[in-house]
Amino acid sequence: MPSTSSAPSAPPSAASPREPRWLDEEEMAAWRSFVTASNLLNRRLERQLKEESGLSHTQYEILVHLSAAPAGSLRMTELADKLVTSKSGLTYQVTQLEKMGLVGRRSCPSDVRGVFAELTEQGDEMLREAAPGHVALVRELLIDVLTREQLTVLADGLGQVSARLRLDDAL
Amino acid sequence: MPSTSSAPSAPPSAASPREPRWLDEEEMAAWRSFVTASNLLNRRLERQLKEESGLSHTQYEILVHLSAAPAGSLRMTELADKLVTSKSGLTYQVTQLEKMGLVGRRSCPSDVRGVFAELTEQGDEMLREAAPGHVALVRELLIDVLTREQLTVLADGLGQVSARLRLDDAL
DNA sequence: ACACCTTCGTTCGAATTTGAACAATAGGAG
DNA sequence: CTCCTATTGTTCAAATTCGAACGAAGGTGT
Repeated sequence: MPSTSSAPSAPPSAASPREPRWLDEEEMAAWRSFVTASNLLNRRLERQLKEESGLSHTQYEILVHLSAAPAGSLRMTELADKLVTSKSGLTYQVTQLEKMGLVGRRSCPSDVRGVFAELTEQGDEMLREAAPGHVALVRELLIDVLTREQLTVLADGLGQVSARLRLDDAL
Repeated sequence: MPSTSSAPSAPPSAASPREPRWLDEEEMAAWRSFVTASNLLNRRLERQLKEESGLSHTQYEILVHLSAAPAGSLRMTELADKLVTSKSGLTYQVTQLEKMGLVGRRSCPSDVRGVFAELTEQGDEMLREAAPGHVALVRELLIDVLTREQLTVLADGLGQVSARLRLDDAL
């Protein structure tokens, strides 16, 4: 019964390409709680955003990233990178947000192929309206559950993990 | 430009229901790296599992949970809980796995409504085949990137977070 | 036995996501 | 300038996801 867990029947022989180093109890606990927390958290945030603002978490994040960007606008590809989604997925969502009037498309002056997604006035308003509830929930479910020390470690550790993943992806 | 981040124009007034406590730089970093790491990680694992075993991450997790369960079988609802998915989502995936011959359905003796999903011999084999590569990647991308201390804190912290989320959900 | 409320798993339609294929361009080497 | 390759954003079909609605049982209190 292999899983991501420790070896239930790990042979005493040395590590081979076929028999990797399994996860010990603590490593397993870390991985499991990471996956679980992530899923549960997403579920909750999704529900709340949909209820209170009619936005999906993905859509909310698009608004956030645009809002944080220089002219409230970003190239599609760049935005897709920040969101960690597929380009096609972003195309779809930006179209949705465009229909809602929260985001607009503008062509790039220096590159005919390029497209800027930009936050509209309405989009900015929507974000301001949705943010308080969202932040409060993130705080309640994650931030405030942890001590400052745990938070620091988490930020550092997962920061490294993200950085590493970004690098690999760049290949 | 509110996001999940610190208040860009937070009024000096005391906290009001309309103006929540925004996230300070570190809290924001923690939250962002959590989301990013989660997305990137999922993406990677998804790709690898699909390539090496033809399984989605969800399907793999189903096999894992079944394998870890007492008779290699679990009630649908219980399994859905562990996976943190919707019941309908699970129904769909179990059907897929059934078509692949990796999982079977068995009705529950003590409850006519109940359905057990159980790992088949083939499913067990598939899991044994897929696990090494999966574990190796989880190790490479997450576990081995962190120090033992970071891992401990992460396991503890996210464990608490998960527990809290489980409780709320139970309401 | 009877109503009443909960739980179980599935079905349904709608929304979303993804990768591959594409057309149009950019950018660099020669 | 001219090939050649990489990039950009979109389109497409297929797969997956979810919530709501269901039919069918369980369980409880009276």
